[in-house]
Amino acid sequence: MATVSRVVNNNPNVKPQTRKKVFEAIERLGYRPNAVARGLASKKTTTVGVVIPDISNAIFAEVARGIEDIANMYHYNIILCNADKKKDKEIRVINTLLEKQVDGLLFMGGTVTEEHSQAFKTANVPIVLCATTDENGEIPSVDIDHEAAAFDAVQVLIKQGHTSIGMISGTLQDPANGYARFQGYKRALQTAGISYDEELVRIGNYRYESGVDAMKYFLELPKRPTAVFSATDEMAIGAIHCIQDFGLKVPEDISVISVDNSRMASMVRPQLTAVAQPMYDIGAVSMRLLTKLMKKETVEHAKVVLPHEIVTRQSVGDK
Amino acid sequence: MATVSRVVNNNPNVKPQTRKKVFEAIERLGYRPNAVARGLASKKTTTVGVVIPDISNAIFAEVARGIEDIANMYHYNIILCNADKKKDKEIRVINTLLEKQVDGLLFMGGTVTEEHSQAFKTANVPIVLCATTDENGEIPSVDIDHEAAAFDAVQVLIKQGHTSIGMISGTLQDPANGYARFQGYKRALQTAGISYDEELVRIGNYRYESGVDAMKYFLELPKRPTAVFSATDEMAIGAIHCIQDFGLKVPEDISVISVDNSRMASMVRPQLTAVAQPMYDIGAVSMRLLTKLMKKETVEHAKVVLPHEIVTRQSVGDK
DNA sequence: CTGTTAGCGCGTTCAA
DNA sequence: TTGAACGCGCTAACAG
Repeated sequence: MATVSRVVNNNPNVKPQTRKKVFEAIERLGYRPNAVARGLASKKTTTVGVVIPDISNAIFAEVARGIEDIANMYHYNIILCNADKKKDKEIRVINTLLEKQVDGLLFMGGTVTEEHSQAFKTANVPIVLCATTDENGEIPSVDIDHEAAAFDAVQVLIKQGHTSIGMISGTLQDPANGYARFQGYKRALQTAGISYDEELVRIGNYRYESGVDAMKYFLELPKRPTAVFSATDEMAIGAIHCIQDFGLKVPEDISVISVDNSRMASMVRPQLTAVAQPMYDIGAVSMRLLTKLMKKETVEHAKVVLPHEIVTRQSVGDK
Repeated sequence: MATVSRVVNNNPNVKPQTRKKVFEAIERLGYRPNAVARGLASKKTTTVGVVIPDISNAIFAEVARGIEDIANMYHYNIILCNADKKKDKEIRVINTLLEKQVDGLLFMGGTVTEEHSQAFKTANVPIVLCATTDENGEIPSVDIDHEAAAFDAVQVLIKQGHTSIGMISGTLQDPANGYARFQGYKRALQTAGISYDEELVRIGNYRYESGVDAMKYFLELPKRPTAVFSATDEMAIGAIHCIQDFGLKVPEDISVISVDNSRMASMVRPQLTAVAQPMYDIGAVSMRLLTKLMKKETVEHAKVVLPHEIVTRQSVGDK
């Protein structure tokens, strides 16, 4: 009984011969250890829960891959739970995961509200925010500086001589992908001495169609922008197609830049110039951070900000 | 103790007043039921495991959404496990899921090898194949008829007068997306009296880049095809861009059609004409089937074939 | 190095 | 309608 447990758990205190016999019996009986019983007895499940806000978003897929690789490396299982961009579902999923006694939690991409913080507080396992942050900075997190990324993107446009720059933003309620990127846009304009015109900002929902719609609005403006900054790749691609459908050319007539640099950025013509966020790394680093937390190691920086970079392709040109 | 259990599990045999008191205590103490202990005691976890072959594939994301909706409806939790298109990882994930005592298993999209069947056999929980099938048809499954879907796609091309039709196929080792679709292509040619030319078939890996590469090959052929059938949307988009980069036009110079009709099909210019597989439904129906199996209900058709349909957009034209 | 014992936190009898 | 006792399959601590 106990010896079998030792064998299964690779405890060295077993005579090799006995170990062999046990393995044979396991094979013969088709024995499969019961992780549920094990979890109950050991109070550890060696699994971490990952809540993913939107499974159909390519960004998160890449982040998840980073998470997985590191999780495997440290012999954790991960269970992915999709929350479908709905806050109540996020909360539900977090609680389910906690009930399942995961050893740690990775919360990916969503907005961290008061309600989230509340749910996190009642958890007695470590939690890491992944590709997002909380406003008061209490929860460990791994993310890029969205404000700076947006700033840099708009700077690219400004350096090319553009002064009439539209923005397709995500919802301003979203502090990371939404609000912070919008702030970066504003700061870039301000730094360049360009006055902010709210006519040139449209709110989208991160999806292709909303990029199309926003661009359509810009194109119908009496004096339309000569460049557009999109908060995400997908909306940027929508914008590019909208411009082309309108009979104009990118980047000759209108330049487009975005933040993300997902796989999609190369899957459009002209290929999209974008500020890249290191998605795989965000996943990997956050999982690594979580393993440390789970082992109760002390971590110096519980708030990791990863660098971003500009990937130049063909969607940006001179004014 | 036992009464709390009854309250938490909605057992009617509790005096309303007691129930209320228990709920209050739960609230006050911040009690969270331990799903692990519950699972051990009840021998049910009310969770089903879903193995997803490639989390970055848009198709599977949509299928997963169908699975989830139905799972929620029947109060099952789902835990997603990505297998990264690697067979050994699939097997590993299946075993992990089984150790975790899931009540059922959904195996999505991958090829079902002998090794898989073996792992499935040792499971004593029901399994449903989702967006794939096993060759000997022993395991319940929900899928489309890939051969017929491919046949129909090629027919569209033939009806437009094309006789020189290239195919960008997936690996022929993959019985569903690969081999079956290839067979459908061949049968369509044969039915139309067009002789099969293996020069006109390239094997890709379902990804954008491989679509580009395959098309590049076709374009350099002494007599290049006037139409191309791609096994997936993503490769088709690669093909379209390759054609355009070459200075040719779709569909004027070369027509392109594919099978899938993912969200991406509309995210390209010209928009992609494709045979649509009902991804959401595949997920939903397979989950529904699994719930029946888990409740040990008898099911008439354990082998469900869902219909596909042609979605006409702008990527196909006359010869 | 191996076996024995006592829980882990719950659901499920059975009596009360 | 409630509570007491048992056991789910395993790990942990201890004794041998």
